Amino acid sequence: MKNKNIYNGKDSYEEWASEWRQEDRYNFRTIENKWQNIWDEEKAYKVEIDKTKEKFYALVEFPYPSGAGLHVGHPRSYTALDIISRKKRMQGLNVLYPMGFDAFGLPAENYAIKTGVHPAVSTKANMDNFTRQLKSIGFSFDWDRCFATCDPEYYKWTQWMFIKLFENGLAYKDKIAINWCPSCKVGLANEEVVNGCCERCGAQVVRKDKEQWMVAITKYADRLINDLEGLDFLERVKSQQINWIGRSEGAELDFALTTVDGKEIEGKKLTVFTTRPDTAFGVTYMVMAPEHDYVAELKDVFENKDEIQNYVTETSKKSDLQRTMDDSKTGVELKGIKAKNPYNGELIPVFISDYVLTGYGTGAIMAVPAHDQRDYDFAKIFNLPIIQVLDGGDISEKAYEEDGSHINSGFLDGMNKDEAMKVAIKYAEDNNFGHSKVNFKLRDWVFSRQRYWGEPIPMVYCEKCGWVPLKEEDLPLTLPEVSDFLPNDNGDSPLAKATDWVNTTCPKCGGHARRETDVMPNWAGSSWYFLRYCDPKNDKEFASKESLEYWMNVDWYNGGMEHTTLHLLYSRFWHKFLYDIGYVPTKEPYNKRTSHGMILAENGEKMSKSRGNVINPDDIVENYGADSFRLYEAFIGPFDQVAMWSEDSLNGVYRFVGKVYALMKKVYGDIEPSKSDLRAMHKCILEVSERIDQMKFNTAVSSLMTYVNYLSGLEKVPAELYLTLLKLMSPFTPHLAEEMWARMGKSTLIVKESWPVGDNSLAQDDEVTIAVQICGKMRGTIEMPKDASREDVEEKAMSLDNVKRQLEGKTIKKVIVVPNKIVNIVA
RNA sequence: GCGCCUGUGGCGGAAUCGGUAGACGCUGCAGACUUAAAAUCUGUUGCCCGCAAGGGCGUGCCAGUUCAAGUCUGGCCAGGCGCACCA
Repeated sequence: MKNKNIYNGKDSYEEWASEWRQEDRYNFRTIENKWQNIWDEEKAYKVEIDKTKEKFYALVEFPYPSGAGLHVGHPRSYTALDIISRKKRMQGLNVLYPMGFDAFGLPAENYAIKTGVHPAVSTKANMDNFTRQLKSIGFSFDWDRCFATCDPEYYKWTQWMFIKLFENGLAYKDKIAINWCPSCKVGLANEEVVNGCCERCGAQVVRKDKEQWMVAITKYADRLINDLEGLDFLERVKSQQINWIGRSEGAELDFALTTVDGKEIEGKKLTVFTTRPDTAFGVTYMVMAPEHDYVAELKDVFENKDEIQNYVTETSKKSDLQRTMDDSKTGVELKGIKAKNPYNGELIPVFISDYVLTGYGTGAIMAVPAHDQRDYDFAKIFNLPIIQVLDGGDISEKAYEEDGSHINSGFLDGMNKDEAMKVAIKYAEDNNFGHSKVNFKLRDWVFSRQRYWGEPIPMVYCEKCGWVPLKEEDLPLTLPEVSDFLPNDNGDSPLAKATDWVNTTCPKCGGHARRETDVMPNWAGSSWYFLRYCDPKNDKEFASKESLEYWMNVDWYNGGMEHTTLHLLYSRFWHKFLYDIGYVPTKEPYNKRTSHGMILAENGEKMSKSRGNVINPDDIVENYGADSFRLYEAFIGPFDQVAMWSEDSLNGVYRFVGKVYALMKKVYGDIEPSKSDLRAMHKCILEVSERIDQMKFNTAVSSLMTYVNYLSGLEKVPAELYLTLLKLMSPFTPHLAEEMWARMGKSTLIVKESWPVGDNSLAQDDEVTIAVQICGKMRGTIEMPKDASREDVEEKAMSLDNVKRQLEGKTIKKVIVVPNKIVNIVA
């Protein structure tokens, strides 16, 4: 292929070469631009299903197209998988490396409120800017597959999937106390609340009772934990997800509520969840959350009604944050009732206290103060008895939370934990007051947002039929045009004002109905975008079976740790649901998950607009070039750890790029590489290949530098060595590699060339330096042929002057020789 | 409190299985080129003693295992991240 483009518009290589032979500076601006255009025209990274080739699906988290544009943090992840994708491509794999936009979200809407610019308009402009920036860095995305979650052709399927969730009983409307951000005027999922504050704006979250769409992710809790096994995820990702889902095994037990004289109150049993039913003989009181239903239902029985009511009112005023920050124990006894311990028949007092949470377990606990520190603290304040039921430890100062054999526990006495657990649960089952039970910290997913710029929820409410989903042929339900984006304090979405849109007919009975006016959370669109990349233009289904079967799973997914308990968990759940109803071929979406560290400013602070220390990738590309930028992102430090931006270090790799460029002047096609040349080359091939696969990009780059240092030391560089260098560098610095490849007279694109294969035997040194130690202390080194005999090594070591001196007057006890590494003389 | 991670020169960081600690880069210093500066190139750069040969000390701290420990074991200290009254 003699492509005129490659010769910069000139007809022949010679004509073109005469031009650049005079250049002495690497003109990255024109060169990078040129190759980006050529890749674009040639659609060098376009990919189609090809069953004759092994596929590789590399994925990075698609960005939210913010007005601020790309941040230097984004390219860290994109460059990493771009390097991997480019190498895999050169190794002959069919690589899908797509990019798109997670385009719904609050900032666009807040911007609209401030300026009146419609979110669709500002989002479009931002996406154009992002696209320009991403292209300027030379990522090998298949741009033909690009889409945005706010495209109606895309969110049609998000809505379709929501209806599937509804039809399968996994989406339901419920009135619950939600986390309400008074500043964003929007309800938040648990995952979006950080330290009691809104993840996005930092305002303190308050409780608000609201009718919300909920998605029953908790039904998948067990599978979300169990199926992590066997996935190649970072350990900390796995453990964070497991931790968040918070599985605990135990039992649910019923304690009959009675009047003070022990008469059971009809139909009122206090059910508690406990992980330690075996400690039931140590229960000395019960606690309910102040929000527990019984507090209202039994209020006529209480003798201290007012006191109770006061406490309930006080706690409801407190924010969740205040409630968790303050761990001093408060509470009120419910006078007039008692609970009966089903294990020993004893009557014990019942309290309400805010240290018991309404959202976890049954909202009530049995308190075992001897063996739980929180119960212990409470018991001390309220002067309640503390009965030790596990042997060992001293409970005079604090609770004993270790294990021990059971004491004071009737028929459980003498048993260990496992045994006693079994017996206690069996006893509960036999006597019909309890059973074993698994509980999770994970809550169902709050799926409504009282906002405008999101996917409309495709549901209508009909007086007669209740909540009814739209018919598939009526999708997408597009967002209506509105001019007023302000939500109100009641928590109504701006959509509620579009009355023409809201009022509609019921798809089932044809009667009058009202549309849901809340929209979906921004996590909805990102829950399945990786499926759409497989077949992004399909208007019959979200992706064809064929494409899903070929491309799925994602082989390698890189993204931020901050999404571990949000997007990553949601999308795994969403995928499992689609699998269950037969629409995707695999149980899990991602085979491998890695995570990049953050990039901090030069002084170690976070980059932020308010600090004014944000580095704009545009400036870096402009001043140093895309290749230097990419190479620096790779070289900045261990990929999974935080890294500090440093202009000096960036300048270092910039110098290196110039060095590679300048090296070409020493390249000659007519000389044979020496043995040591080949050794340096094969060493570099092996190291770079391995280090890319392990995401050790910083040391991969240092291998390249070492190799270039070697080549720079040569009088004349054999062409083979330089061409190999270009191939090895092309994943990191594709423009430079492409340019020099062409200047070497090659008429192919280097990105389509094959990856070099390293030969281990050629990479071996035939002479090795062996360290000589005396009693473990370094005393010198000797040069020996590789695999020299033990005797030869020993003899040569002994002949060193310094060794002789050190050994004077000492007797040698032992000599340890590690082949090709070390000899240690013990005297 | 629970879970996870990190700790190495002036700085970012290297170091398969325990086997020459400091690769590679930055900075600093000295020199070359230049009228000069920038750029570029060469040398040098862990600390201490020494003219040198060489010696001593050194991977957060304390112990241990070993011929040999940045690496393994036990116990601390410091910093970071996540969860957090989860029964």
